[in-house]
Amino acid sequence: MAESSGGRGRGAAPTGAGQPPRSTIPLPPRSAYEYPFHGDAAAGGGPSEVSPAPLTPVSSFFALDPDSEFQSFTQLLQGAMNSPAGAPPPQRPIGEEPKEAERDSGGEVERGEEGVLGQQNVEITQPPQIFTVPPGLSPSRLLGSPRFSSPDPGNFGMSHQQVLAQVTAQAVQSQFKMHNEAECSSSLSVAMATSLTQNTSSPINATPTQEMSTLTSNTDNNTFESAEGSHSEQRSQPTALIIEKPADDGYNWRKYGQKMVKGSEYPRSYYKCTHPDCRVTKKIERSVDGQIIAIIYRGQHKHQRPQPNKHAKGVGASPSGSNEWNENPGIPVDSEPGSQAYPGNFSRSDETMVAHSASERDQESNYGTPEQLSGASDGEETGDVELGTDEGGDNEPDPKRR
DNA sequence: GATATTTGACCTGAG
DNA sequence: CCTCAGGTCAAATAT
Repeated sequence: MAESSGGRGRGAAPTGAGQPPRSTIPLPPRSAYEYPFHGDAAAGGGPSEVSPAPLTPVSSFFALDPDSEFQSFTQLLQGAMNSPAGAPPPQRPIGEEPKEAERDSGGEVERGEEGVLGQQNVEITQPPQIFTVPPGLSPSRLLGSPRFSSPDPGNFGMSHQQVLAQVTAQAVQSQFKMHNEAECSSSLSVAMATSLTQNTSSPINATPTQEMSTLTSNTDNNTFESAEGSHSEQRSQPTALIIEKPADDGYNWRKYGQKMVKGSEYPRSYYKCTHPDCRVTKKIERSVDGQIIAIIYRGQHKHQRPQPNKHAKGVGASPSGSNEWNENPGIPVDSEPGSQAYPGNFSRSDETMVAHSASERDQESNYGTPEQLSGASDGEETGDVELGTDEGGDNEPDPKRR
């Protein structure tokens, strides 16, 4: 009861008592693979939901373009690619299987689109920063990535996702500007990077757009590879796998819940800032692979980020490893939380930041621009921001969306 | 032993 | 008013 949310009279929670020891989740690495293909959710959730919903948004997104009539994802990409930042058609290193491609397009990418679209509604701020790769980004990973090495990250290992990301980014940026100028009051900032975890990437390139895409792309590849490798074909990347940590943005988060969301195929994890006074929460959707599909922040940290120092200050020390954030100039901390942030509209949480596809580190980026985001507000309701935003294009069929 | 994660149940809100 | 889904809590478990 003391809890903010309502006290749940959950005295009766002996549920666990009778439960046998649950091991972790039933999702072996391979499930990641299969999952997308088969379309059945890992959680046994709804297979049916998977397909249509996600795709729609994408289509919608493209629909913005006159040429949107592309039939295949590739076409879409190509069409989009016309843009300056465009990249050549992707070749999935891993993806020899067509399914892979489908999955990419069907799953994360789409989600990314959502995010993008969402941004339209929401206020977006300085995409560049968002996409910037945090100093903390594990360089080792970046360097380690074969793709990274390639001079042309953009083209070389680009995957659909990457392409999409680029396209999306461009579109978003355009919309951004428009929106920003038009509405500076909004508050949600969205970081979209369509992609996956570990970004590895490479900001090397310079354009924000590219950064983003690159980021995603590399990541994506890596991730997939690892996942796949671990199980079937094994590429040779013993390394790593996806992050298990919730997104390190420099703050300490504690997971307090996980649920399968109807609209999405991926489970959503709920995290709370461990800081005593901080009520910031964030929701992370991750694919089976562990890739982060979306991150939604709620609230603003009123405290400083815990020092990454291993000393861990009080709450701070991020157990998980937040080193990256230290330097981040865009510290959300206290970033004028509310002052300008809330026009007064929103009643719920302070602001929500949505990061699509970003890997954990990506989030950082997005997180890093909280201030910009701080506008929050209106996003209507924070949570819905993501979904609601889609409407920009067309709204997806989120079947279950009410 | 402490802390973090997992997971089912419960509560709230929206349609 | 009912139902569904999202969000949160807290016990159990794992590290």
